[in-house]
Amino acid sequence: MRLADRVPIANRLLAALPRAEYQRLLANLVPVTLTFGEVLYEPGDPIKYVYFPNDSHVSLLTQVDRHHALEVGLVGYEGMVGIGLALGIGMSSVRALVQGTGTAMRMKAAPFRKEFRQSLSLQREAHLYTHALMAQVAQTAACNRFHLVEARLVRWLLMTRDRVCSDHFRLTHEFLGHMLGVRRVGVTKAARALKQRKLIDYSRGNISIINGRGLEAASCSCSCYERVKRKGEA
Amino acid sequence: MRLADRVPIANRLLAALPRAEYQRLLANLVPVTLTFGEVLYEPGDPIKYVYFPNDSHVSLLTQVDRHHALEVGLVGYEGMVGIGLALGIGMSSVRALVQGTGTAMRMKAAPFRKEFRQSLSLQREAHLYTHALMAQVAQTAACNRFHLVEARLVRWLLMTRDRVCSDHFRLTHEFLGHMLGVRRVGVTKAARALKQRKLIDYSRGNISIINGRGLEAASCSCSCYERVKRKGEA
DNA sequence: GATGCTCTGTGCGTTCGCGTACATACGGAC
DNA sequence: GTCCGTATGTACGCGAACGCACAGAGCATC
Repeated sequence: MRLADRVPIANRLLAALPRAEYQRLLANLVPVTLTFGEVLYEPGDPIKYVYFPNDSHVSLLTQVDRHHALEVGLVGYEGMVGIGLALGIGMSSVRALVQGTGTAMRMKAAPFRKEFRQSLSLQREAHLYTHALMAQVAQTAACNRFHLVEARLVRWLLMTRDRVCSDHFRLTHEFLGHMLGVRRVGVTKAARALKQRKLIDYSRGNISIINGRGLEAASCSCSCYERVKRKGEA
Repeated sequence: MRLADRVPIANRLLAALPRAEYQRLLANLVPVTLTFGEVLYEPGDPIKYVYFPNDSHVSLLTQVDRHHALEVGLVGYEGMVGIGLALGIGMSSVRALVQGTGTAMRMKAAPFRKEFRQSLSLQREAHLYTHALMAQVAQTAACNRFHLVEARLVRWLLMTRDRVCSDHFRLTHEFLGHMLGVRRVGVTKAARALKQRKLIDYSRGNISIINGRGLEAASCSCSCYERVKRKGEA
């Protein structure tokens, strides 16, 4: 399958809504550009906006101490950022960091709450996604515990590919290290091994997936990647 | 006098409901005894019942492969098991394993769904708890990544203490190893160090917390324990 | 083409936890 | 008491990842 065939033009969670409700929501949705490195929330911040990514994607990070953070979830066009609001919580418990520059639909917290109360479809979609996200976080936890850096790196690359819908994206080893909770050197070592096996290529922050099938095979043996993906699609 | 009236209902989630709604729920709640080792759901199982633990508590485990599983959450009197139903999902994504023998209030899925639709309070409480659980899972993920076995063991002991409301409980090193995702020997080593520091004592599966304050100090430096605890109480 | 910055490669010694194997100690059943 | 199963203690070699330090390589700017 060619990449072009599965490029989404809009957020799937929104797209799943009935036409009428979607139209009503649209009145409050503002398209915005999320740029790499932007922090949407810090832990403890009030959730002022919810975001429905289109071709952008956002990392959810748990801060451990001053030096260590860890990605626990990745949100793209299949979900929303600010899920707490759908659970009646006005505060974020994680850091939300824009990972891939792109567009998203943004909505203020107050109108979202109002629409959410009225729209059963929106409730349903948001709750389904909450469940999928929870499964993702749980799987990530186990994956981080048991799998080698290389396998986790592969999983991360595959998840990112799914969200940017491209085999090419920009990411330095340093940055990947922060996401995976390992040293930059650890990423370099793992990445170089993958490069030598001709699964990926990279240079100065430009990463290309050469052999996607090969990568999937090199991902966690428990197929952490597969599991989370299926959950998201279910 | 019905059986339900004789069992002390200590579950906080139920206790937080308005009296009228609580009474209505009670008609469908059945007190049951959960015994150590009992599996309430396997991943993929339909959720036939939801459980509101009183003095029992239940581990949520992610299975990685045939040999490895990892606890990602712990549910006691502060929450409920089967949170998926509150999100409109009829299937569990984790294994729910009874960790501490005790009582719980059980309800069939169908009436729960019905009550859930009607009771805004129940919705609210369940969603608040969902959020707290999610924060717990995320914190656990980070904790498992960065902290030494000893610190994680301490956290686990403290969390268990909070749920059984006692400084004594039964747990073998073998079992703790499965929860923490480490070898039994790793637990023995960590436990012995704690014993020598007179923070805990144990023998053949009987664990006692001697110095709770000292333990809290020995827990994860990021105070994973503290954070999750506060979230649950908020 | 020289300078400077960022990104990537490599090489230490160290620590943690793994897998395995075997030794001891406790406690109930007979 | 003796036996036996389970729980706990100890040892050894190994590999992964750590922290640290520095060397090269690509790219932009002047």
